[in-house]
Formats: sequence, C-alpha cells, structure tokens
Amino acid sequence: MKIQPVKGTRDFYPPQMAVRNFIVDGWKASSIRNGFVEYDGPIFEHLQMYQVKSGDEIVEQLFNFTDRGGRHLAIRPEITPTLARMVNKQINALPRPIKWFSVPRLCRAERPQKGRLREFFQWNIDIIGVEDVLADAEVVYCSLDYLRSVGLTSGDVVAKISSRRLLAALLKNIGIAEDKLESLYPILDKKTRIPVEAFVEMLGKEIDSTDTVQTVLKLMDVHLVDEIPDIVKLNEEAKVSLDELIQVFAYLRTMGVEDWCRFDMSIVRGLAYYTGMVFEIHDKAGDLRAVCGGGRYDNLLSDFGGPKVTATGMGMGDAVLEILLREKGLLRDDSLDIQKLDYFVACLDADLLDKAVNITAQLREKGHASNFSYKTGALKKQMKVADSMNAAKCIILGAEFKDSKQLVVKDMQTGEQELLDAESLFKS
RNA sequence: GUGGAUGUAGCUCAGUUGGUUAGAGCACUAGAUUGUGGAUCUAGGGGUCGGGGGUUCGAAUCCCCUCAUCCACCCCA
Repeated sequence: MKIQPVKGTRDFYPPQMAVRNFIVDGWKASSIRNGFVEYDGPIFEHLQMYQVKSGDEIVEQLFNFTDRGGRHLAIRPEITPTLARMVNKQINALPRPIKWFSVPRLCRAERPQKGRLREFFQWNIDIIGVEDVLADAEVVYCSLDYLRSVGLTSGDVVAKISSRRLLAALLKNIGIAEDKLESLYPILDKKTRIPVEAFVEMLGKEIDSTDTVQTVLKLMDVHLVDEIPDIVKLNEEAKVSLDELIQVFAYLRTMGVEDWCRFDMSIVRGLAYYTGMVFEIHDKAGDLRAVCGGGRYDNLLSDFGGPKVTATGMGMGDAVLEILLREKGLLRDDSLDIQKLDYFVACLDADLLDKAVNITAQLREKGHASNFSYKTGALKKQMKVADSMNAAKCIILGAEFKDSKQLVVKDMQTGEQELLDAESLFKS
C-alpha cells in the first residue's frame, strides 16, 4: 500500500534540508546580529486563542482537533498569540525592551498555491514595550538586513511602508465613521490585487458618498507624504501620525536603508489589530506575494488578558522567499553542501579495517567530522566516496601503515599528501 | 469551496492515426583500472504508464469516475 504525503506538505530530503537550513540559519544569524533572542512555544494551543482576534471564520482555516479530555485544540497557524500569552505570563519579570525572535513551523488548512503551503516556516521578530517609532524602524531594518545578507539589493525588493494610525485619522477626516474602519481595512488591503472597478464597487458598499470613494481612491495612490494635504485636510491626529511616519523614514535613513524603503498608502494589512506603522516587503517586479509583512500592534497583549503594552513586529515565510531567491539566482540546488567532513578514512586492506575504525573514532572524539569506508580495497572507489562526502582530507591506511605505522594524509583540495603517524594526526 | 492545466523509472521527459516484451538523459550499483577523487566507456537494477471502471481482438494512448500535483479565484494571520 502506497501512502502519499499529505496535501500541501513537503518532504525534506537532504538537498531540500540544506536549502531549509540555509534560510533558517540566515534568519537566526540576522536576528542575533540585530540583538534579538530566541523563544519558542508549543506547536498546538487552545483553539480559542486563535478566535480571540480573528473570529470563528478562522476555524475553517486551521487544523483543529479535540483531545481525549475534550479540549478543543489547534495546530498553530501563527505564533503571535503564543508570544502574547508567554509575554503576558511574565510581563513583570521580563527586562524591557523585549526583543524576541522565533522560527516556528506553522500549519494552515488552506488550498496550496504558488508561495503558499499548508505547512511552512515563518521567521518572526517582535519588539515589545517600546513606544518610539525607532522600534518600528528597527523591525523594518532587521528584515532588510537579512534580505541584504543573502544577496538581494534595493533593486530586487522594496519595503512599502504606511501607517494605520495615519490612515484612520485621514478616513475619519473625510467623514468615515470609526466603526466602519474595521470592515474597510480588508477591502483597502486588496487595492493592488484587484481591478479598480471591483475595488470601487466594494468601497461603494461600505461608503455612501461617491465623492468620498473617489477621495479614498486618490488617497490610496499616494506615494509622497507631501501630497496628502492636497487630498485631505490634516487634523491634529493626522498631523501627529504623519510626523511619526516621517520619523520612521528618518530613522531608516540613519540606518542606511532609505533606498529600500518607500511610502505607500495602499499598504493596509487585512488584520484589524494593527494600530501604527504597517509595512510589507515585495519583489520589485510585483510578481510574488509579499515576502514579509508586519507593523505595530498596541492592543494584542491586552486582548490576551495582559496589560496594555505596545509592540511591533513582522513575519517572513519561507515559501515566497525561496521562490524569490531562486528567481534572483541567489539559491541554486548545487550551491549548498549537503555534507561536510573533516576526514574520510580509506582502508586498502581488510586487515586494517579495525585500525581505520579506531582512528575514525579518535578523530570524532577530538571533534572532527569523520567517516570510514565500509568497504576495503579499491582505493579509487573510496576516493570517490570521500569526494562525494565533501571531505577536506582523506586518510589512507595501506602498506605504509603495515611497514612503519605511517598514515597517508591527502588534502582533497590541493591534492597534496603527507606521511604522518597517528599521534601527530590527533594533535592537529 | 470554484475554475483551468497536468499525472509514464528516484528526477527531467520521449512514446507516431490505439498494435507485440514501454524508452532516453541524469541519478544509483558494478566493472573497465586490485594504491589515488570530480572525466569517459560498458553493463546492471529500478515502472501494475496515479488509482478504479468502461469501449476494443488489443489501451500509456479513447471515454467516465476518483485521487494527487501545479496555476488562478476565495482567503491570506
């Protein structure tokens, strides 16, 4: 009976595992370089946790089950609720600011398509407890710092940045009621993904005045902060949030990544919980889904029963990133080493196999990654194996050892070889 | 949940208007070469042609159903 892998999952054979490690190791290195510390939580949580901020529709989109005690549980589709739960629990003991990162494995019961799977990895960074938009800038910077570190340039990707706070102030200013905002965000978020007519039609269902719809339309196309006052008069709240956003860009300039960043009112994010800066990083060609997205969320911790503490963060999935890196030629299957050995011990005579195993064991004890050959004889074959295992050095046990306890140590890179006794080998 | 495309060896794919024992390249194993790696050549193993049913003397090929994959929509934390 043949059993197939589950829909939307991936098997990580060694070559794919090398790719995954390349991505995850890069994420972790960037996190550490930017001063974040790692955390993780359980892969399943109470289903209720995901209903708090997303409602009952979310149940359709995640994997949930009931345990033998009748508890309704769900495999985590995101890690932010877990983060909120964990931080809340120790909020008074944790030194501020909290700069945490994680690379959780997540599952969502969606239909797979390009850049979207049912099981994936997502890099998350969050800064909790810092009001200053400097923290928002740092989150954007850290995301870009990673993308830069793997070889992408400001010609490849762009960080589109906006502000929910500013957007809310402007919308209220043109006469849109506060309680309309929440249902409006998911529509505004679609702006760049759907035809203008469809967008206008959707807006029309939420907004009565066609003039207001047109104003919103103009507003969404704004890419320069100076243009905003031409469209909408700024009230006090709008002025403050605009200054805040300008300050984000000022910090990003200080950090040296202004070329990568652009103001874009059409970045809204569908989620209700964003309260301040929001951003997404896209490939410049715009062919792919967002590489990452995030922003400031001031109410999440309190939504999970904690105190009101401000936070800002982002998430980056591995699926879109991998597609982008391949498109840009920054990730090729043959460019990653699946295995690396310090030593491969070849053995020419069955009498010496015991010694070969012993030498390998001692090399391993010294911390050197080492393999011996299960087959003795034909050296050519063993050299091929040493090569395929990417061994830095090959030790050959043959006549020299029988005659004078000497090992042939061959440098696989240069091809040079020297004679050594076992003791001096272990010293190195 | 809706629509489109595609399923042949581990991978990438040939396979003529339906016709005998289903092929190639790469990969794998062994040998050419019993002490020297990335090359070349030779040989070998590996397939109920996604699964089931139907049409036919005969199906990888035609029809139906089903499953899976990919792509788009819905949704996107």
